[in-house]
Amino acid sequence: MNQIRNIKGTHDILPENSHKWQELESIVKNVCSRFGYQEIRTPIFEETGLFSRSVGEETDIVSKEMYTWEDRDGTSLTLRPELTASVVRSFIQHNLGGQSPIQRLFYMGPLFRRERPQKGRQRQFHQFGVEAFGSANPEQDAEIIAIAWHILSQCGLIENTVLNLNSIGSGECRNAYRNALKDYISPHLDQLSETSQKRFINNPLRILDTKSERELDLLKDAPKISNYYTEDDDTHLESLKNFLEAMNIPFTINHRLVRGLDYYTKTVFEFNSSQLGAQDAMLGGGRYDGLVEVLGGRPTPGIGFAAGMERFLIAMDDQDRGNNDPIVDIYFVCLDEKGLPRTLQLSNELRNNGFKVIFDPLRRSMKSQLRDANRSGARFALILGETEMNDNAIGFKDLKQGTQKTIAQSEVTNFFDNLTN
RNA sequence: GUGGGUGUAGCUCAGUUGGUUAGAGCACCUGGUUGUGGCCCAGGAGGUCGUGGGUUCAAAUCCCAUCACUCACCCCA
Repeated sequence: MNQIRNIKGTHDILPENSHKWQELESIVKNVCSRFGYQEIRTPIFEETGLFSRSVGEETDIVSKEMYTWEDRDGTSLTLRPELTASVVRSFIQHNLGGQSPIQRLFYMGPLFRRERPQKGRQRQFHQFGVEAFGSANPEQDAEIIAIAWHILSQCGLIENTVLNLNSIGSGECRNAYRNALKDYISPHLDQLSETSQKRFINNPLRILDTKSERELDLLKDAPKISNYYTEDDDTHLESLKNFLEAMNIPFTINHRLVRGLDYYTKTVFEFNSSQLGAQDAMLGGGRYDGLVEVLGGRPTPGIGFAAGMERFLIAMDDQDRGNNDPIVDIYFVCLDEKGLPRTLQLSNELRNNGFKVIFDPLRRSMKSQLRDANRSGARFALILGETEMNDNAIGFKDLKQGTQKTIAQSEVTNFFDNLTN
């Protein structure tokens, strides 16, 4: 019989790593709450149409990476490949915009894309992110980027990270620019790669994203998006730059930063890390002023970002943030079957007082239990054997100092309470 | 979907031009100590050598296929 293994591109998060996840999660929650953002949790699967309509039919995500199946009643369902769409759906469905003109939300959870796994890329992966609905002003963009900045800095990742910033303009600007770009490219179309030729039809801006030397060379003299900004686009970006400077958040303007989802407008940004290999985008986001409307809500501007938690953890891995929290405080050594009721009872008393207490459910020898106690990292051991039971006493051992004494069973919890004060 | 690299004990890895019963370190278990951990010493358990086929008197070793992992392309977090 074959061993059943985890599915390709998924990972078990084992105890030796789960504390790192918890730490990252708590940083995210902390920073978000300091900005007044509240958590939203949405289902892990949705109707397929939600993603094809918001992310874009022609994007890689929708066209070839989604886990999609037909439910028994015939509706097409999809494991969420990203979270903004779900959050927007929920925002509309529960009329959050009606409750207050600004909604500040954050989320974390698993996402699914059927790609070939590599470093920093999995089929089930985890993101955290934030979304702010209601403001079209650049100070909202600045706040979102500031949240990202704070989290990165709490994670100790600022030094190896750069913020790439761009505006892809709003509707009219992008139409004009798209046409100009197509006019520029079309005489050279046959020199482009197959994918770029496809993009020429579907999403010409994405061609700017190319890494091919030859195509980059070809694009050297291509029209620049910045020349097509409306006045509004222009002042929006300039204000944002000012705000970032005011907060001492360094950035690089990168007019080739386009991003692969269709719903973005104006501001787009990406934090890239030098610690990650090929998949170096730790966090990416942008403004999506048209998305709520596309999904059937009242026109509402929005902006947000999503960050890859696995990528954060890879980048954080080479820093030594000691996990000082002991797993166990007290190891309860019970030497006699008759002592088990007392063991369970006293252990619970200690737990009620906040101590982490374990005992040996294998009824092993004292030697084994103490060895296990040592390994567990417990600072103290309590020893209950026949002699102790006869005296209503218990052995107390300081495993670090190697000292031992006998105390009354009735005094155990008091004894430990005094010890920690 | 395409290409490269790697598969030997729970983990990290040795393994000679193909040659007897496949090894080490760490981890684990037992004992040295009738009820005392760590350090030390002695012993023990643990392997379809990824899988299937082929070549050969003989395969962990050579050949083919396949699977898994991994890195990269692509794309993205």
